[in-house]
Amino acid sequence: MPRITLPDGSVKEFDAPVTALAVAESIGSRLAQAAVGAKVDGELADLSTTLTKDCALAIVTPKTRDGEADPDALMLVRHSCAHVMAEAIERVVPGAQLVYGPALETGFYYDIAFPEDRHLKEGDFEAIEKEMAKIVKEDRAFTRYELEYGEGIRKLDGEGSKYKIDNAHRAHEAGSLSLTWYATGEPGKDWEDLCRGPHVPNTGRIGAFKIMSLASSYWHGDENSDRLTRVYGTAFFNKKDLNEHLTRLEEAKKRDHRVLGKQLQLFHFDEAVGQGLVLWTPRGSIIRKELQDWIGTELRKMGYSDVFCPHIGKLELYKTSGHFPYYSDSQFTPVMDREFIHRVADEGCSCSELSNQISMGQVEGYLLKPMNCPHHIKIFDSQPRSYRDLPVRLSEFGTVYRWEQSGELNGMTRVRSFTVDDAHLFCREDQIGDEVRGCLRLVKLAFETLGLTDFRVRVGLRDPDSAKYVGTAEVWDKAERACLDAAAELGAKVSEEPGEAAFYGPKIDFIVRDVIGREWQLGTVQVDYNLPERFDLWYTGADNTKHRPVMIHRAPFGSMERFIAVLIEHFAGAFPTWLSPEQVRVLPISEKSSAYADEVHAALMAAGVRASVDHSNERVQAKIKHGAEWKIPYLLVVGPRDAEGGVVSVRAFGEEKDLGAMPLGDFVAAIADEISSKGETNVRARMSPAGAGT
RNA sequence: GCCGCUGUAGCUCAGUGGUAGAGCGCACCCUUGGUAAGGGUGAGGUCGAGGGUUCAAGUCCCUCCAGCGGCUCCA
Repeated sequence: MPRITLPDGSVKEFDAPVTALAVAESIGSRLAQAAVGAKVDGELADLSTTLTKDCALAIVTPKTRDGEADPDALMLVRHSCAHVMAEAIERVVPGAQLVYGPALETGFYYDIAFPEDRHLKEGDFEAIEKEMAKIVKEDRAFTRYELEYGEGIRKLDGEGSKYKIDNAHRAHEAGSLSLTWYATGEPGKDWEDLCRGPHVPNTGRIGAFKIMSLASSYWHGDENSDRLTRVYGTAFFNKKDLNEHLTRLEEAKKRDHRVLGKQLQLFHFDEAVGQGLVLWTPRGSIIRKELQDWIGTELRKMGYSDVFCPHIGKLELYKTSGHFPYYSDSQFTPVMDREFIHRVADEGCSCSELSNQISMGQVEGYLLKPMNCPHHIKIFDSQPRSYRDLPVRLSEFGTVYRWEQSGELNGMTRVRSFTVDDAHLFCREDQIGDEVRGCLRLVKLAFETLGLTDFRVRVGLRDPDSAKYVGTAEVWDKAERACLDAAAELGAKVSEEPGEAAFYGPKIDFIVRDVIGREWQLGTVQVDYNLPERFDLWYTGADNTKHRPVMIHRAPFGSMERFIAVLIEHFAGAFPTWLSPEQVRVLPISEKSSAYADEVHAALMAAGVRASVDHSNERVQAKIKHGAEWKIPYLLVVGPRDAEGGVVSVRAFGEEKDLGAMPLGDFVAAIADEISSKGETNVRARMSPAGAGT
């Protein structure tokens, strides 16, 4: 006699076990018609689930009460569509073996092992989608049935798919006593798949779908295991939602920093230079330089000292730091010492022996620096330090080199040479809290100034059960506390991640999501007990004995390359005036106003504003369109009327209409303020009646 | 690194074995135009590189390079 509690708190009682669908029907026929699944005690389930005991039940429909798409319903339709796609693929490519096909936040995928002589191609999508459409049209019911584990395994053994058998084993290991199948239609007659479910009731509920892309994956994510083909798709309850989704993807693509970087001429990659090596073009360099100058100023206010270091250092240095040869796979090959090369040549050492020696660290020479810390450590260590000198804060926009795998390179977010807004703080243990807090203060200031709010903070703590960590438990406790407290002050989403600390200390990472939904780690703050030990760093304490300092590595933005990539997407290429490569463009209405345009231009340049004149032989309409394409913050239309009155007609980016005319001197003053205040004040405010003349 | 896809003018792309195309951009000419594309003319390509098949290759095959989507990795 199940008592069913509904989301509104009401309770329905039934005399006998009842399906979720029947409960929906008892509430209303329209609900039952719309229903695609159920949530039983918070667990997503089939609509056909029989409820035998008291439970909380929510009927899942495509839209929630507020008319928003229901994420649970989307999971159901996508998982179901994965089955439909799998069936279609098996029809199109006989011999394809299904491996694993889950729903995702934005769609679904199915990992499939294809016969060696028949790989799936994008050209197959059309045929597959056609088959899928047939299956959807047939409106077959997803029918669940269950077999006792041993019986289920016998069935799978008969079918001979090692992947399915593996899935069954895993389910068993996870504690499942039985195995479930879903037939798309009638068991034993129609297509079926070993599957936990749940699904929508019928294929007909899949209103719209699309196969998106192909990718590869490894079985169990193990690169030594079978290579599988991952087919990505997405599904919705109706065509409109699918189209909106596709439009969103298009919009996101327009914000993609790789697209905008090319279009706005911010950076360039050149085959002749090398993969993953960024060339900063003049426009992009302006953005980077503005950011660096600004951060640099803030750092000096916070008591940092600028240092400069070479891009290479002796291998021995990195052996001391532990970076070499341990991380040699992700470093550029060492720059060999001439003597060493000669000796190797004389000894007739083969390439493989040489590479062996490199990986063993038995080489002499120089390394392109994979990190800045060893150089900074040597600066710290260049003179004796007293406890009174601490903290010592050494900062540098230091360029580092890492041999990322070629498949990993990605625009400016993953490159082989990048510049870290790096600093290393050398402090006493009792100073860690203040120093970590200081690091985060800068991050907060920067993110707030730039309007970056969509980021999260991850605090990596030690795994209490592991002994791999350097330093005592009390010291760790204090450092972890300091990191957590400081992170909490940021006001962003903070997650504690035990076991994610580096072996040498706890860390704070800042993670930003890009327009395509990928997450990128930007900055990091890491407490380090290890390197001071390795380099035998010390300072003289108040007690006149040697003490070990603690190091803090911190790079609030991580790499300038990745940070600016995120900024490009964040601003969709329309940078705030202070960062914009071209802040103002003067648009003379005709050649007759050329001279006045030059005058305006000169006044702007004299005030340090980055400005240009569009002297092209176009009508002003076209000049405005081009100005908008370059996402220039202000366009000044100047014609005879303006020249006469000594004014400029102002157009701001993103505004459909112009803001009206203002005296040239006022505009220059207003934009200079906007730039120096980083947008706290702006030209528009000065043009409003309240702001006029002040 | 691995799998798949892609590579044609500065940019975006069309071109499935038979004399290389479009739009934008660029140059020049006309136009001197007041708020999101005025008109005309022209220049610009070893079709990513190398090899092969063929009477004939941008097009088919192989190798390499680069980009993209993933997987693995990310001190």
